[in-house]
Amino acid sequence: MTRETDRRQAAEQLALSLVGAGMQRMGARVLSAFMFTEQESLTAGELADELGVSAGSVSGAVKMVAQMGLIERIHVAGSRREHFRVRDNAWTTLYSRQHSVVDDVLRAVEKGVEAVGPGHARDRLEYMRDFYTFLLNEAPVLVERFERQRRGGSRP
Amino acid sequence: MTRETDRRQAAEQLALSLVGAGMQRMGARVLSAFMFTEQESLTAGELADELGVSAGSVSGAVKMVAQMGLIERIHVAGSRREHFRVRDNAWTTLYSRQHSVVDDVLRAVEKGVEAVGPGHARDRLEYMRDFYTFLLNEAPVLVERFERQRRGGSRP
DNA sequence: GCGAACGTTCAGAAATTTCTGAAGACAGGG
DNA sequence: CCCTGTCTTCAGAAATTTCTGAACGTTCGC
Repeated sequence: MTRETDRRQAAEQLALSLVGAGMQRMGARVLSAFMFTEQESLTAGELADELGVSAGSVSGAVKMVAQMGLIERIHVAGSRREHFRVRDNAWTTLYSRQHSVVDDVLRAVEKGVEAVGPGHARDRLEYMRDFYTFLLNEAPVLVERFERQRRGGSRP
Repeated sequence: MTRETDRRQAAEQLALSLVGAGMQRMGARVLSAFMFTEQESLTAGELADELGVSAGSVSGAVKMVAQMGLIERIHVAGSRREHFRVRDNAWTTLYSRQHSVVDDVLRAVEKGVEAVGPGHARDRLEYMRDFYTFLLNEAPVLVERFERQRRGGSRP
């Protein structure tokens, strides 16, 4: 079944690129598996099979990805197992999360501006501060624009 | 000299937050040192002293940060040493770099869309693709808007 | 050209992250 | 209640990343 091989390969490729973007390895593989399954949801056991890793690894990775708000636990009648699926807004959520690290950087820079007297260092830090402030303000606007655009069709 | 201690501490804090944003440890420390020095530029030796690390570490970190386009080599008359300084556009450059990893993700997702037939997986992947495409288009616009705004004063 | 000052490279040590497997907790059916 | 299937936790193994120190280049003044 070469179709199936292709699918898995594409999933692994996506996982790799997410790792490149700063995600943990196993978290990325789990998230990617959720993206590529034809099922509505997956259990921890199914993930372990699909990825060929231990139950422990899956447990840790699922926990982390869930905490990031990228997947959610759902209840499936007649099944004792825990089912999970990607959330609709996973990608905008992920993007927003990256902006909480931007926020950390910004706070550090602001402390820096206070810690130095006038001079070269101050000038550099103020420039940096201005850019990061700008980013932090504009990012939510961007996400909202995407959502509105997608909701309302191509052009209202 | 408590002022000096404050400065170093603020520098280390900034480095830490940059690490949180995905930078290598030593690269972040080097970049932060450049931000916080009152001098116009620094040599590799000065960096090693300031950070208390080996010359080898500095060499590697400087090389990487320079390749990222965040610092530049400058020639100082009457000095045999290599001087470096942060580039003005370091932060917009760093932001743009992050969008080259977004580009990687997008390419992987597009391959994914091709690899699966119609169904749940396809739907999820298409949504993801649309968002990343949107991001990739809008990011440069954002940067340009920042630069124009900063250049031209608050409102021309 | 020689010597001194700097910078670079790289093999291996150290630290950190990641994964596993086994033991245990928990829920629900019988 | 106990048993079974499922998930979680965690100590330690494995893999990976990061740093160092010593050997080697390079450049410039003399």
